[in-house]
Amino acid sequence: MSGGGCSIVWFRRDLRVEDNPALAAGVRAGAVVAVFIWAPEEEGHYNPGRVSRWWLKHSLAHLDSSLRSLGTSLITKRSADSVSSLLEIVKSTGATQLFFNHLYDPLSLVRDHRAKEALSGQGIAVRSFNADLLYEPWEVNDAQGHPFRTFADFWERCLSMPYDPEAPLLPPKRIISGDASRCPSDTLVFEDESEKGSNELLARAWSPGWSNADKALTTFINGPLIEYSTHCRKADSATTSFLSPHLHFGEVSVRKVFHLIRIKQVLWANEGNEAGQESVNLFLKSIGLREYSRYMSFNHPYSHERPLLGHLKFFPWVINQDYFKAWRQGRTGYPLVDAGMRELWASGWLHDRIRVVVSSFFVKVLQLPWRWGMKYFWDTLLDADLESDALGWQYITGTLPDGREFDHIDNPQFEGYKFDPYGEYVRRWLPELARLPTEWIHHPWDAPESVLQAAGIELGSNYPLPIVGIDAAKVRLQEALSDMWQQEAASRAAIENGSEEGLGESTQLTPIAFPQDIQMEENHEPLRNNLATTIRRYDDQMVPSMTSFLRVEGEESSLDLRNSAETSRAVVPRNVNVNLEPRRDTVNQGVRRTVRSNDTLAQFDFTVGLGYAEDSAAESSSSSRRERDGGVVPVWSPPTSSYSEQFVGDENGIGASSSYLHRHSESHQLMNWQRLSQTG
DNA sequence: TAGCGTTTGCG
DNA sequence: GCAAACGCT
Repeated sequence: MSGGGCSIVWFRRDLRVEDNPALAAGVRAGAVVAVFIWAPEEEGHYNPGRVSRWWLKHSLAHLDSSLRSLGTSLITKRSADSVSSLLEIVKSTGATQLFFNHLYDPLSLVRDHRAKEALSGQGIAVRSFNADLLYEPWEVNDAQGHPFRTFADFWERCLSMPYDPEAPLLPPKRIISGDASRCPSDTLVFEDESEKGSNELLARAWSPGWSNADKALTTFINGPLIEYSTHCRKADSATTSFLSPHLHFGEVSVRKVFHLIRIKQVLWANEGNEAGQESVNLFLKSIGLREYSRYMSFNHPYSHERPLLGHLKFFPWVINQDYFKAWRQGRTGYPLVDAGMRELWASGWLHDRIRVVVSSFFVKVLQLPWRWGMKYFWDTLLDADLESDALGWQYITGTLPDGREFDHIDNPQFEGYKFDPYGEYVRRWLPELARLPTEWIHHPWDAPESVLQAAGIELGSNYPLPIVGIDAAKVRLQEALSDMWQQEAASRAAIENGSEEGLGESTQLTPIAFPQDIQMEENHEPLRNNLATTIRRYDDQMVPSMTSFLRVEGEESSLDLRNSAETSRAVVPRNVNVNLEPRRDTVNQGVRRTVRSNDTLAQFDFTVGLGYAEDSAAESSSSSRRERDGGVVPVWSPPTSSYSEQFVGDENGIGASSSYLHRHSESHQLMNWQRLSQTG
């Protein structure tokens, strides 16, 4: 290639110097300018919440100091549009190449494709790499070359691929710095004054940064890993790996995790260590779920906002702000649920099991729209991750082909005794119940008056009565589900009659808006008043703002935009209807939204991805190295006119779970994005 | 110890 | 709601 010019290494969610293929390629090619572009408006609703921004701030500082010790530094840019920033950086540095690592969420797929087009158009050589997955989504297919639909099949295939995931790369020994003298960094501001107090607490529990991630990995593998299978069923999170936020920001590579785990696996297999082997398999499964979440996101780019099984769009969600508020504040009257929500609120963390408990409760007992819950998780979790969270919520609502079914309600009382048999978890997060004996800790409403009195509890006053009874919830859920199937059948019949009304207005589906009027600050006041005396140590906790993006729009920003010349919202690809624009979002975000309410529809054209799959199959026998150097960015292309019809197919889902299929076999057809691109 | 009911866990 | 694992006779 060209001599002279340096290369740009564009860091995103790969904030590490070890096993970073894009960085390695840059170093191999000569001088490097390392950049990070902060463009939160580009991400619409899903721009990072307070705790995520806190993490990012520290992770970037850590990366910068690593790069400095290697001979260069991290150029940071505040931007409203990543692609134009890249073009400016190219201009000011005279770079001739761009390297970056793949991401698989829909926004990134579109943006990265745009970046590739724009820079290639300027004569820049653009190459991209796999740094986030064991295998690229398009590498893992069934015998017919189609993507898998169930996790079990997908993961089985991953574990028996004919070639291993790439071995991790060592960090570069030295980096020759490109000339960035005409490309000064912007100071990025990730927290405002009001957030600092809350953020200080995070630093006591967490250490962002790639070398800390590496330490956390080593500690986990040499310690808690062996007990992972026995302890992972307890709410007390002492034996989880705590790697998820590190993994989200790419501070540690899954391939490294995988290789180190494999070493233990072989060791324990040789020793005949049963518990160890079981733990390894279980932990690998959680890595597999992370892979699967990207796989699903790639194959079904709308899964973060649309159920994969189409019938769910007919579910009559309960729109009740008071329920939503009670759930967020941990005041539902179910101790395990409430303890979980308080932990999340205070610490940005929640054990996986408890995530399942609180989200099932949200969807099945309260019957609130799942995307509200997902958005709240997004804003409050330290390891908020669009693909994983979308997968989790889809699992809970029974819209994954092999997920849970919707119609079974888990009783938080029994789950309480399963995950927290001695009530320690509840007592830690709900001090008002601390003196209640274990016998009653997960169902205080059954406790005799004398017991409650002795424990200082007055139900309905200092701890709520159950917000909804489980039996009532079961009845209501059955009604809602039969309503859903009725609507679905009616819609299908209408379609078969050739009446276009089927999915349209006649089913009077009303979009469910995000509760944009909800101000978390305002809402947490009552709770604060209640708890100020009892839980003093959390009383400076702010609920991360659910509406920060709205305030970016309008009034004073909670994100600091002072350094941004362009405070206007990012220009997003116009045709991409992933509801990037807050305004559109708030009107148009319902699960029950009609298809036709989307005027323009996006098409992800995966022909390049598919073509690549062929390439890689051909290459895999001869050379697996070439695959890593792939250079493929999944291609997004504007909608074709015939497209919307096909889109209806995807609305209807990717095919039913086996049991749903049984009961409602006529109602589902297999339709996925690969197919669409082939037929379209 | 085969055969049965019961419990557990589920991506 | 079902399959595997468990434990009882």
